[in-house]
Amino acid sequence: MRDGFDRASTNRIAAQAGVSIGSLYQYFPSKEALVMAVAERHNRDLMNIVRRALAEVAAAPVRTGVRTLVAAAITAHAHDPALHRVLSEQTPRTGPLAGLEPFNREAHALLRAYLEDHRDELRATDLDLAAFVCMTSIEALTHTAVLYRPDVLEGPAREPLADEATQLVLGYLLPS
Amino acid sequence: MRDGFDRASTNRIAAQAGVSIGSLYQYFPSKEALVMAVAERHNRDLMNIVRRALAEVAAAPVRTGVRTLVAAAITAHAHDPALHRVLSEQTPRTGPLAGLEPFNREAHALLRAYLEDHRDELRATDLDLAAFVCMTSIEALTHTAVLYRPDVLEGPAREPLADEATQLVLGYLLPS
Amino acid sequence: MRDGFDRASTNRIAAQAGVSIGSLYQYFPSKEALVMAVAERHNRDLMNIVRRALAEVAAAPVRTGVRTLVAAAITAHAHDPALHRVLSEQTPRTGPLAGLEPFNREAHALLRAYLEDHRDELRATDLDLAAFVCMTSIEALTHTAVLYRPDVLEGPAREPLADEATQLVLGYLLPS
Amino acid sequence: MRDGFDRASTNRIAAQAGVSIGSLYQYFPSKEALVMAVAERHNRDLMNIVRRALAEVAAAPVRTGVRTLVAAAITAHAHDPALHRVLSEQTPRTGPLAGLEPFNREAHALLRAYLEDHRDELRATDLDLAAFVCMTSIEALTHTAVLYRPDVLEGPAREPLADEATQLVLGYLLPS
DNA sequence: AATGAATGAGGATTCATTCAT
DNA sequence: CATGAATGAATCCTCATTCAT
Repeated sequence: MRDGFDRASTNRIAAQAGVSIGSLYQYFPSKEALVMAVAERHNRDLMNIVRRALAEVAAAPVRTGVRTLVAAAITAHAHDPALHRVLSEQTPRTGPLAGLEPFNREAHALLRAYLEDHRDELRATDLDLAAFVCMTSIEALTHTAVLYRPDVLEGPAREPLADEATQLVLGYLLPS
Repeated sequence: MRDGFDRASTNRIAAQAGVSIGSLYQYFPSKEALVMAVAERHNRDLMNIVRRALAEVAAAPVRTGVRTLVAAAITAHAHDPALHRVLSEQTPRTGPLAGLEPFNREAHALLRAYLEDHRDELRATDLDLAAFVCMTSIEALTHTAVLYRPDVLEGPAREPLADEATQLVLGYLLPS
Repeated sequence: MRDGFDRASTNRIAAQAGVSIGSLYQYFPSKEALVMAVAERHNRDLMNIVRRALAEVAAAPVRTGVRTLVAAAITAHAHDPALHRVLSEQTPRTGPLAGLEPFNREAHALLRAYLEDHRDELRATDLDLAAFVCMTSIEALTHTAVLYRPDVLEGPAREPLADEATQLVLGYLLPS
Repeated sequence: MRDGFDRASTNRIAAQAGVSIGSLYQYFPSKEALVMAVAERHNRDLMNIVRRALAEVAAAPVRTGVRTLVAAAITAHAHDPALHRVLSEQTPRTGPLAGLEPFNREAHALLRAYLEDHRDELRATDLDLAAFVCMTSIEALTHTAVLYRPDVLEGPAREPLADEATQLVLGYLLPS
């Protein structure tokens, strides 16, 4: 129970950030607000990566586009993994901080839009469900890799994971 | 920060369990040990479900076996979802409590063994990686469903999720 | 701003009382509740003195009874003057702690009842108002004496104050 | 504990006053000094009312003069009752702020002087004590009325209080 | 063995005060 | 002079843990 954000008392956070608690509370009305702000900033960063990738891929066929999206997901998770770990492990998903899942909601909506634009290439019919499955799978694979196999996210070892994830999603989306 | 296990003070836990904190500390040397024990018990339950499913499926071909395994995963996650949620959200994965991932390790090993037994039906060659991909995907889909769409886990609505997960894994494992 | 109860931090109170703050919070849910409890106890003590005096005097004529009541008021204020001082100076009369004035309300009611029982001895007609005037005057004289002239409350010096207060009230209540 | 001046942080006071705390501290060396200044200003206002009334009444006999003095006391207490309330409730009478009672001291001195000038009309001999009794009683009656019965201080309802207070004091001062 | 009162370190938050701009 | 961001001591309160009964 004494790790991550729990281990992060406001006083410690302030000290680490090189400011006094007083100053911290000048900018954030409560610890919750502070955590929220950090998490939102992180999510904004991630969403930027995802959005850029989807824009870049918009006109590309699913067969090649997915590869790029998977790469973007890996890049996103590789961005400040320590923070990502702490946030994903310690941020309550119930209570006032649950407001963080909007991130996933937007990503889901964007992906579904992409799939709808490429509906004729796909096997699936329920694109909402399909987007959910793809999002969740890619997210889980890259996320788990970040947490337990940081090695696969840098250097050449990064390829196998990307390959498998792409394989997985394409096998699911495309008609056999 | 004030939810789940954080909100569960030892005194509250003891009261809820109908024993005195004194007694609690007679059995568990610390709060961490207590949480650990609860988590391990929960994981043992889950592993029993998974083990049984894999045993049942051992001789079945992948094409039909996966379906059963997915069903087992859903059943496992549907077992005490409240506890599952709390544990997955609040249990630190770093620090002394990280000892929980052995669970995943065993499940991973069992699945890999199954895949190896059915190697000739499969496309993939790196079965270790393949097991990781399958485990992670199924886990994520059922887990996310438990957390955010408890509805899809009961009643007929349960089928679509199982269908999609099966699709996903088979499309990945089998040669096209 | 740094005196009396303000100067009394919960930790200091606990230390002074020879218990740990933990223990304090086992009995009182908040600082407010603690202050409230102390104040109520004090008021109960005071009311006992007042009640006893009024009972004792019930059958006595106003001319002699008032003298006894004044003495009781002095006795009441002389009971733990330090606490009385702190409470009267620091207890907010607005907010949740305002609940303390019921004390005065009861004293007022008792006095009015006494006056009504002796209506024929009195000049005044509005006995409610008369009770208010007597209560307030006696209270103020003894209270102020406690705060600024603790000397007049002990020893022979105590008499002049009692004499004057009695004089004041009798001159007001009795027909000239 | 969170009311009145306690709830008035220096920053809040400064904001309300439309200046920066910096400026506040240019004029007042500490919060205490600031509160002191406000209280002194208020007391000066009150003393002006009292002084004027005593001057006006100097030549008048006690029998009619007291009535005017009581009216002045009521007027004084009715002047900014909100501020009066806060000051009387929150200003410590011990410690560095105790300097406020000089106000009462002056009023007491003035009243005693008046009584001495009219010594032959009076019953009492210890005029110092008599002044104390009158001051305290009138103050208490008007003060309590301000705090708990603001209604009696405006409109025709104001008369009963003034009548009773006058009665009380005259009955005490004059020979029966 | 069971109890639960007692402990006190630690955490979130406020606010009087300072000082660089 | 005026400003207001920065400071950090001090406050109220929680909770894991101990120990006398």
